[in-house]
Amino acid sequence: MKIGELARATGANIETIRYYERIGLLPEPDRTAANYRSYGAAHRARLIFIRHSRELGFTIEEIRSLLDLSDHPERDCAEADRIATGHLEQVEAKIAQLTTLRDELGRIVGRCRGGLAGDCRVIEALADHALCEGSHA
Amino acid sequence: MKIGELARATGANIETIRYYERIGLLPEPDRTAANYRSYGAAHRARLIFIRHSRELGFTIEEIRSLLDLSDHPERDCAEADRIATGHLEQVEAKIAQLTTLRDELGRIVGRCRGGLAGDCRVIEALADHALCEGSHA
DNA sequence: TCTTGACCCCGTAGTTGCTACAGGCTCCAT
DNA sequence: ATGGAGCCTGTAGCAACTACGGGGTCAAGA
Repeated sequence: MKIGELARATGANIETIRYYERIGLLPEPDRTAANYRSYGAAHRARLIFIRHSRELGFTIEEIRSLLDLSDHPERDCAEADRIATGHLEQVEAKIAQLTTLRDELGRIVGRCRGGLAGDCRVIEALADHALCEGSHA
Repeated sequence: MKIGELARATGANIETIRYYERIGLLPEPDRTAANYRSYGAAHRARLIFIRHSRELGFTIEEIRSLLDLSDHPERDCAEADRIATGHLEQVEAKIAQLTTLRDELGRIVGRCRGGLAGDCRVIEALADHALCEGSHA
């Protein structure tokens, strides 16, 4: 299949596919006489693996390691579990951080009663460093 | 105060302070005879505003607007509220997205029982596109 | 007085993961 | 033969910094 078909088959966009090839994540495919890239089922599977991993938030380097394991089925899969677990922890940390952030934002937004910027509680809250250090009694 | 002191006073790092100046977020300070930047209380307050806003996840452009309002107390603060509310919605959307992601990751991580990569459920799950399309009965 | 080390200056390039050109080729249908 | 869709390459842009190289300045200690 040509690059456009592969893009449609996987949901990746064409520029992204070429990008993955450039950084060595997706192997260089054969070329047609007209120098068009020609992909097979293995490429499609690999790209699906990559896209799915990206959707789960794995970095390119993590995906590189995961693909490497996938290419060497005789290795120990502890590394895969370590990567996934570590990533899960990061996601959980990010959720916790965003939740705190949401609460603080909620407090700020709730304060605005309209009127002039000079009296705006939103702007005041942002200027007031104390607010982000726990003194919101 | 010199740039290093300002950095310590605000928690921003020196390169970041120069960056904010370069993009016009922080006004150019006076210079000493030796061409060192010399900051006053107004700079410190503005930088605290910026850092606090960044910690809350506002983009540079949003902060530019918020600072602009802060510089013009006679304007209507509806814009500040609009920015903050919009941002809050984005944070909530991000939390929801990450939560879904965490659940899917949790399912994947829980599957690994050690052993060879060839049998690894983590790698399998990433390769299996069906998993991310709702078929996790 | 000299030197050492901490601090400051500037400009540019690197980071992550793409995305968007510009300028040109190929292929297929009409 | 012509038009448009699709492909090619290489490079530049995005956000928000961060890091680096190569240099100037300043205060304290030997």
